[in-house]
Amino acid sequence: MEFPKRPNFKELEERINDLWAREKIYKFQPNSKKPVYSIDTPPPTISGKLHIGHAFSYSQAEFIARYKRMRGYNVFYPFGYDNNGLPTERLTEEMHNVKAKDMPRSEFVKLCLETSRKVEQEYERVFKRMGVSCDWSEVYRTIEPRVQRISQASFLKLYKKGRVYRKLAPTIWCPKCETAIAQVELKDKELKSTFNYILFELEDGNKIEIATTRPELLASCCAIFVHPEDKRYKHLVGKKAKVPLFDFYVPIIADRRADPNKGTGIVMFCTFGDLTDVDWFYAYNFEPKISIARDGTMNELAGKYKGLSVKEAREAIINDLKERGLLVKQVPIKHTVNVHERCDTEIEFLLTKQWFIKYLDLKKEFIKAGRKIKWWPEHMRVRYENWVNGLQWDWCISRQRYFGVPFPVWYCKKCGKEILADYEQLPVDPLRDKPNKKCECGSTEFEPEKDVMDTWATSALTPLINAGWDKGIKHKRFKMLYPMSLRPNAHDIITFWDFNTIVMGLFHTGKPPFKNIMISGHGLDRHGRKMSKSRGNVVLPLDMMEKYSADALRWWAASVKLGEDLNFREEDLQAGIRHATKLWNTARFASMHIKEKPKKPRKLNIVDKWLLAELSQVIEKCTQAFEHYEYSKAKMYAEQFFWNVFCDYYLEMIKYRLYSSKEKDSALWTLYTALLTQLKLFAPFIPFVTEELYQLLFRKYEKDKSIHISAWPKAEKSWQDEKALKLGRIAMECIAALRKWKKLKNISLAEEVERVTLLHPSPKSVEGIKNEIEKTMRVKQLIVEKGSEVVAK
RNA sequence: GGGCCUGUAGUCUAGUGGUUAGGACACCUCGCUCACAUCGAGGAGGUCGGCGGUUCGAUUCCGCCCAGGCCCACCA
Repeated sequence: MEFPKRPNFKELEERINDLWAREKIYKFQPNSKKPVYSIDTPPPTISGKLHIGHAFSYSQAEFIARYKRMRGYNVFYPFGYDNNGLPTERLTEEMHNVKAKDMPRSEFVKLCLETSRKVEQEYERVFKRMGVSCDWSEVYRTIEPRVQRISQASFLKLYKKGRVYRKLAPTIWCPKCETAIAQVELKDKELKSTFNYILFELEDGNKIEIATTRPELLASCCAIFVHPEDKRYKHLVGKKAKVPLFDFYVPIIADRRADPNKGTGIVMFCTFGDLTDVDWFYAYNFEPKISIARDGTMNELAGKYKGLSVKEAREAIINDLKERGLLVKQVPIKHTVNVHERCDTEIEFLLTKQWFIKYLDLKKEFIKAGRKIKWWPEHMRVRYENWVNGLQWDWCISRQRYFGVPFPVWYCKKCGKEILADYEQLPVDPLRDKPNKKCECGSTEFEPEKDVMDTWATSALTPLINAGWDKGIKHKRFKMLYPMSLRPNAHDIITFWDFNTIVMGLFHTGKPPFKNIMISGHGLDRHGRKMSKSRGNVVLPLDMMEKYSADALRWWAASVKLGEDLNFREEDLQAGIRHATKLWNTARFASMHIKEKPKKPRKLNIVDKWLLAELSQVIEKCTQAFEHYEYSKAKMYAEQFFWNVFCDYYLEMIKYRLYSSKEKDSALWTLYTALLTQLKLFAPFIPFVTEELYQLLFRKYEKDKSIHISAWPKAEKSWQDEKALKLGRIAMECIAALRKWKKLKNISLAEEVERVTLLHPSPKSVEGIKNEIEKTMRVKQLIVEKGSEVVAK
């Protein structure tokens, strides 16, 4: 086959991608006898465009997949899309300029599905272009019927185990948009506000001073807190105080969450002013008093202030307090509040019924499960444990949204009882479907549950989804794939995705859902900031691959240690191009000499022995690195060997043998073997160019139809040769010294010199390799003597 | 405020209780030598964040501090 002088990366990457698809190189083999390596691919959120950060972390997991495949594993590497939930809703609203609450729900859901199908196709194009070696016939979507069935079945099972319950809980609510919102939709905003110092009367007539920014919530006051060690107020604990204007009594309680240094050190607890109030509500089981309605106006509980907006009520109440002499002072402050990121409205908390998964009693089990899993890098497990130890609430899994997995639940209109769907009915949409049976009370009238499940309640099931949990945990496929060998994801979702998945895995199988967790960092912009649309710093992987190549992008992604963030600078992509080009030229050089498969010679030249000894060390180091998910080290070892040993020295040293016939066989065989080995070491990182070179140069002599299913190199015992290693390294030193000397004397490297004396620490050992040094450096006679590094003519 | 991580030439980074701290980009000089000018050869550039401690010896181990990142908490 003709060997092109220059690579056309774009053309060859397209062609190689076709080859892989045609030959189904990455297809999982359910009937193979090879050991299985299963990967629980993170399903990217359908929220817009993929940026460099995605390319970065998906590449890193992908290196491992390719390595394991070459190690002889039957790699199960599915792909998924997380298109359930809020991000997809928002994208849909943006793209179609609609608002979910202004249109029929079914129509909105249809639009979301359409949107996500389109975006999925774009995503797939990008990942395929990157050479992500997933089995594209194993694709799931978190909104698809099969996954909905699994997610709902998970809910039913947990319900039957008593792990799921429903109770009143505060919900984040935007009074302007009149909708429940999720925590991710919040942003911080610094606002000016006023601390109002208000007098509360004790039963004995004494008065205490309380500072609050939200006097309009007086009607919602449930209790008053002081810090247990606050000497000023210890005597108050257990007493009662009268709420001004509304004249009802609330208890005074000691609690550590009351900060003695804030305001007066006495705080009123209302349902709900902020998140601390929510905390207290859970901790003390108070009867809530809600005085703000869904539209952000005051309700009946607020008495004469009913109908006023929160702001109007605040003013009115302050005025009334002033009139009665109950307002001591007002102090302006700046504080940060949570606002809805879309409309900048300060959020409120409403009390609604929510579904929870009960798991606080299992913290110890979660820690234990986390320790059964190998974390790479190891220290990432600490973050997991911190999270588990700090858990305070059960997991609220209901969301007042539209696009997501519905709860398989109805409520009896007559007696209010919860009716659950049968397994056979799943997936079910209670808004559309009816229960299979009557209520126990005989009624056939049902109210559907309108909420959808938290997206994490579904994505936490990906190992089960991938392993085919719906077919049963005794099924062959499930046993083959579960627990997953690897869960790869970035460090920001350890506490969400990894934690929740471990929870679900334990609930449903009693086992941790994976054996290894590989935590990658973030690909950031030049200045170390996350890429986002609003910042306008998004770099698209497709653009970069068009301009450079997929291999170049991957090479960049491999350049940082596992778990570390990496700033993206476009000029760094040159390194990948450079490396691929060098590899190309090396292969082209080899192709000029290799005309048939070289036979292993009976006796190897000392230089070839040295090269193989170096090579076997590199193989050993790369393999070790990969076994510890340290792809960046593997890349570095292979790269440094290739560039600084193989190209800079070895190739130069064997040239004269290749162009003559003296010991040519030994050089040819070593060249062939070393080059093929190095292509394999690089294959996980730059799969396209290594495949192209394999096809061009080696395919006709090797059995495997793709380098990516060929065997990972083995560090041959017979190659290890301490003596040759030492000799070769001295030779490198000698050559470097000669190069320096020629440069110093202004002699061209190509020019032959008569006689050089090289003073070297161990001249004897050089004898065996002298010939190579002479030819490489074009020296007629090389004399090596004991001494320092000086070179003379 | 808590936890974890990071801090090495202008930039990105490797690495180690012990000679001159390794590589890449950028920079300077020379060179189209038969794989490669998308290259090669050579060169300049570092108080290994700061301060203490352990040690014969610390960039490496320990403590404190400073700076940056991430997650969590706080934001009455």
